Amino acid sequence: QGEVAGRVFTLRTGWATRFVLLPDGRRQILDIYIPGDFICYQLLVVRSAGFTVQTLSDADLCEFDSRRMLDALRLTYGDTFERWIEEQFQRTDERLTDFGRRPAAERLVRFFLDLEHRLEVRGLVTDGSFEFPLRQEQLADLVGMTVVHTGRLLSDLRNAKQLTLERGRVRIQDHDALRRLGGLG
Amino acid sequence: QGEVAGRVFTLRTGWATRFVLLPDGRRQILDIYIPGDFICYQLLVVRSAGFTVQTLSDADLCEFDSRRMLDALRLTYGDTFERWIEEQFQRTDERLTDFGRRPAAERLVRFFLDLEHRLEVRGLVTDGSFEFPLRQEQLADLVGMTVVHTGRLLSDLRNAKQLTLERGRVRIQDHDALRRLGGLG
DNA sequence: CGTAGCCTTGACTGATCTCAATCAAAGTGG
DNA sequence: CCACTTTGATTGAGATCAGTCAAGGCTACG
Repeated sequence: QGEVAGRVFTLRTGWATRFVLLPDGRRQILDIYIPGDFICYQLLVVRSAGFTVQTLSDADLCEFDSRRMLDALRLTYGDTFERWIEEQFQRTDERLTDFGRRPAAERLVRFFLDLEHRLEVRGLVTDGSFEFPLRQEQLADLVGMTVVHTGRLLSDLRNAKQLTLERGRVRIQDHDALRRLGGLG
Repeated sequence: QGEVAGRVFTLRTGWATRFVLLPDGRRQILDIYIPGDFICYQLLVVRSAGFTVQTLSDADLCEFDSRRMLDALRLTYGDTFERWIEEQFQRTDERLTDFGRRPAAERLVRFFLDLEHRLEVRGLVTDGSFEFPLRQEQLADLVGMTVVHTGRLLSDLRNAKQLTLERGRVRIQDHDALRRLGGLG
């Protein structure tokens, strides 16, 4: 919470977000961290931060010294580490593209598909659904739209029997349809 | 132009863009490089690219092997290098925030203010104006809106005597007004 | 002149935001 | 156990923002 520098974290359990708060109260969530994530690769290299990191509900962190961590990661993972960095960069580019060139509905759908994939890799998708501890307001700040509009799009998806979000769980019901909506294969 | 990997460039003269092309023809320009810029810090660390780099008109590049470059940069710049990386990350975050939470006009204005600042540091602002070799279409792809809308906003700025873009040159006439419009001091 | 590329303009449509009301669920204090 | 409040979700109506389509205009250039 708040400013951090020189240290670096891993999320053992729980979720977290990294966001910017504008003077007029608008907020943009830049990243969302899921259990097992490495928080803020930016901080591996950087001292100060113009953003805030906040955990959602209960979370359990492991803290490291960033320089030692960086060296350790390089040493143990080598190429894998570079591939991981690559993935971060790619995610960033894709995010910008989504925001700049895709309509809200598309963005929302792509977010959920991507999130499901990330969770699946970690074995956190059980029985076709996964935990999703964000409120609609946070979801809105994440995909760059209004709470109201976010809610409407969610209800569209629900009505179309493509995706549900209830009691903190998301269930993707129609992957094909969503992929089509999201402009994927 | 096209795919690159393992190599890395510096722009001696001329401008360049880094962009993604979507299957339906939409384009998002992710970065714009001005004379003196280091192209694609991403490529310092990454092998493959999901994007394209393209120079605008005439440009003059210096090519380096990325690993050797990385080591050399670390060695010669040390902390300065990290500060540079930090700036890149910050730019990325700000960009995303602009796209997610700021209306088109604000985005456009902020882009020009930021660009002027970058050019100023390199001594490329002469007599209160600077070269700007992008067509309106590219500008639109950069700030994430339609050519038409971009043109309209530019003409608004021109009518308000705040900024002009003529014959490949930008002149910021009213910094205070623009900063206000852009939500800066 | 004629053409091509780019910019400008107008009219219209659609997407998204704003404001405001209602509703449901969950906590709180008596 | 019951008001009462709080928080978050849903819905509707209207305004505003930004995109689409299409026409006209300006330059540069052959």
